[in-house]
Amino acid sequence: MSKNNDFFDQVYQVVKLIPKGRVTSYGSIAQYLGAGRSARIVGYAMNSAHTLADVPAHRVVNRNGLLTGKMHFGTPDTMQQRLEAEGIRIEDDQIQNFKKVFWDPKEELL
DNA sequence: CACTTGACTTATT
DNA sequence: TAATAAGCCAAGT
Repeated sequence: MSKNNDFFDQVYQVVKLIPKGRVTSYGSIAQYLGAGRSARIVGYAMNSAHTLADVPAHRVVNRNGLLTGKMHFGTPDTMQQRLEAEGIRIEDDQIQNFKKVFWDPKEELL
């Protein structure tokens, strides 16, 4: 039997818990899981997660609030459209009011 | 089995 | 303030 709790699976669980209309960053998830600077792995997990409908990968952006992974969706505009559909305002692939919509698992899930 | 690439972040120059 | 280096781990070649 393989590992029941892969790092990827834990990432998925946290991403699933992101409230609608909020976003978080790869690094915050990594730190919440105790991975420290393994933020890249979170991004890589998202790459594998895009096949899972349960994982709202569009709610995960980089620390600048920039939609770095938009190109990995069906179309480069899918991510922005989904975020805007949840009330998040985006301009030039940059989340506006990022500080308010930011959802930090270390603070919220504490 | 070794090297390269990648949805990142922090520190240093 | 901007550019470069390093650290992280997994998957693909």
